[in-house]
Amino acid sequence: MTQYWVMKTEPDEFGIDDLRRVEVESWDGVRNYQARNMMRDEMHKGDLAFLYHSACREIGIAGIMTIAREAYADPTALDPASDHFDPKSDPDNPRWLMVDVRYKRRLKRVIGLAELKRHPQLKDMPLLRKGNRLSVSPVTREQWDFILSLE
DNA sequence: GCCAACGTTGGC
DNA sequence: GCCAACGTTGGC
Repeated sequence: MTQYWVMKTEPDEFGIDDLRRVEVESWDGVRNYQARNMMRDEMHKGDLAFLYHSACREIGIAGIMTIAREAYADPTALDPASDHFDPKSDPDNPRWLMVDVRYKRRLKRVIGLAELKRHPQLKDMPLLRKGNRLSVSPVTREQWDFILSLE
């Protein structure tokens, strides 16, 4: 059964247009245990995910991608030259994981955060909770379909 | 740039 | 195991 997700990214670093160009990208740099556990335990190949642009001019859901590979060790955690280096990660027992995502399509327009917040149908989305910091969070089938209906 | 909200760390 | 201090995220 397909599951649905939303994954945050800062488009100044890597956004929907970058993903379109490379087609497949490893989603490295997740350094939050809750997000890691969801990727490790619940995310499966073939799942669908919204790509959400944060910390930018046009905040909101910008596109759709598919999970192309299930969770595996994130090498940037072991690379001292990486911004995401974690000195406490053990090469023999990697603490941080990543998945691969594949570009599916851009939305016809970016569905903005303010607009998403206006709809009571979406009020339970973890993404929209005040102070939410999860870079990966689940979306229900109903929420997924509703958001697409706004497009 | 500000600041609220949250996760993590570490002393006890 | 508690909790204060700190660092980070992310909207505004």
